[in-house]
Amino acid sequence: MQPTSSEYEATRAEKLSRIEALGLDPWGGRFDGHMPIQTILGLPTDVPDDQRPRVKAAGRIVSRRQGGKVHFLDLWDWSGQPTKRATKTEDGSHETQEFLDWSSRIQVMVGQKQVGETGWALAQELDLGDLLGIEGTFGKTKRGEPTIFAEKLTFLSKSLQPHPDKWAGMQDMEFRLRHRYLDLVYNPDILDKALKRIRILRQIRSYLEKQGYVEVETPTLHAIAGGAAARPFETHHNALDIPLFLRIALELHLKRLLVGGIEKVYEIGRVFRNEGISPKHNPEFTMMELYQAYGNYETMMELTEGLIVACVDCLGGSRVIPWADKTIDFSPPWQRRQYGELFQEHVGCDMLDPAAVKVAAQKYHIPLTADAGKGQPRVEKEHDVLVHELFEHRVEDKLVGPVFVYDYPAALCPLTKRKRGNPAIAERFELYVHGMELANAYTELNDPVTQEQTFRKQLTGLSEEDSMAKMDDDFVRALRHGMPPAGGLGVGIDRLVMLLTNSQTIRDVILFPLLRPEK
RNA sequence: GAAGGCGUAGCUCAGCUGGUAGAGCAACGGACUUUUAAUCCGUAGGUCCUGGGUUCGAGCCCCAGCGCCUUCACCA
Repeated sequence: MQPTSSEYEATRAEKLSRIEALGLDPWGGRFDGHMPIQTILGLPTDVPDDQRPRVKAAGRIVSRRQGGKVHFLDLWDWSGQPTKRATKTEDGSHETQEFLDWSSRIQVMVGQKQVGETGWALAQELDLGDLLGIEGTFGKTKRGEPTIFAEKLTFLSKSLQPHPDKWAGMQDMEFRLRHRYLDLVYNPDILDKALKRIRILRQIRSYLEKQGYVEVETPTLHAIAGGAAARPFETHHNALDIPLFLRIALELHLKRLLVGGIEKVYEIGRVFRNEGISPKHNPEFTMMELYQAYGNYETMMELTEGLIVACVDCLGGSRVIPWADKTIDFSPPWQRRQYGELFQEHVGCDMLDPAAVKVAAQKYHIPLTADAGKGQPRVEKEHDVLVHELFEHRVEDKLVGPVFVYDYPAALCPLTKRKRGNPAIAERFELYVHGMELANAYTELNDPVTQEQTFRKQLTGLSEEDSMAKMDDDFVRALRHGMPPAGGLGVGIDRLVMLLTNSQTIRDVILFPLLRPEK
């Protein structure tokens, strides 16, 4: 897909040489002192024409209306500002909300007499998509449109490729993904979400810093890809001649840092999972993992709630935010529900009763056996595997949330401490919002002997890649030197940004999601 | 990995029962000094995703392939 219309390219190339012939640089240069378009739009316009403020702007030409001796251009830049807008609430009344409204357009009037001979000659060569600097005065036209009345044009860069339709824009998803730089200009939503994402990350860092957490960086290349149940990407180090894996989680290194005395530690980083691609999954995504010495999963619940509410607030809107055709109410406190209690409610039996769970699995058509691989006979699934499949099938999509679901079946959580007095239950919670898992937290296992056993235990009914049973001797050795009891938290940043920006696909919040290469 | 949908001009999309390839915007030439998707006159623009097949004749029907989207599976 390399659309090179020779006609379009030829005419634009001709214009480029005509711009050069005017003595101008078609690729521009330093252009100082221009104001954000948003700022210009905020200037007063109710002044006499001879007292209009002088302004200077730079941006992309996204629309054009030409007359004989006067042209109108729309100039685009990214200069959004928080703006207040009235929104209708459900009962019909109005309330004022602050929005981040990135990207601005302003009209520019280019008159033959005002811009001089060269300026007017340049104006004849302008195309949609070109970058242009404008100096002039700011006021309103007779029709009342805020407008820069140009006095000097500075050519800043030529677009040799035609840009999308100024009216219909870009619709084709593949075209948008493969031309994200255009998508950012012509679908303002994407720029808005990208900048909100950065704002959320900044908020997480400042919130955690205030709480005394330290941000660290740990290796991306792992000899053993542990800490989660996922298939890794494989690679190879030439000098050492060893296989390596891209990390699938941050966990095991951060816990080593707990042993090393960094009591409140977190990392925000890219992890890589060699799994399928879907509206909720990209092979590389951003994870925040955090550990706090001498805490437990309840500590993490309190932290999670405060942290995410701070993220909601940093976008400047209400705590009740839209999600598809629904809303999410992030006002604390959030619901806390026990896993077993929800299981009882929606599946209709005790999750600790193996016979009852089997009956329920049959009732909801969940197979009792699993494929053990090519040529192998099918094997009976572990009790806790069945329980969780039932939970996913019957409970997950009923969790509107935000709701903390806590106390998980122990076998599913090999890096988690068991509940005191109840070895079948692990001290873990997941935060659900509209059936989506937003955060995952544990009271971390710091007993090296139990850790080694759970590493070695392969859950029947799960394939090896799907299991967390990957022995990591170096990690166990670290635990043997004494890791403080701790609470740990993981947050999928992409999912969080999706929820806070009303994005139903992860590709709206990742600027360059993985695509199959063209041809 | 499975099923379904889509792929036509630079962009957004029509295209009837199989019978000469269409529109809007964009582009090119011309008119116009206050336009708002400017207007008016004129011109040009196509590997109908690719490759086979059926047919007198295929954008349309059949087969295979490629890419994207949706749902499902794995996963966060």
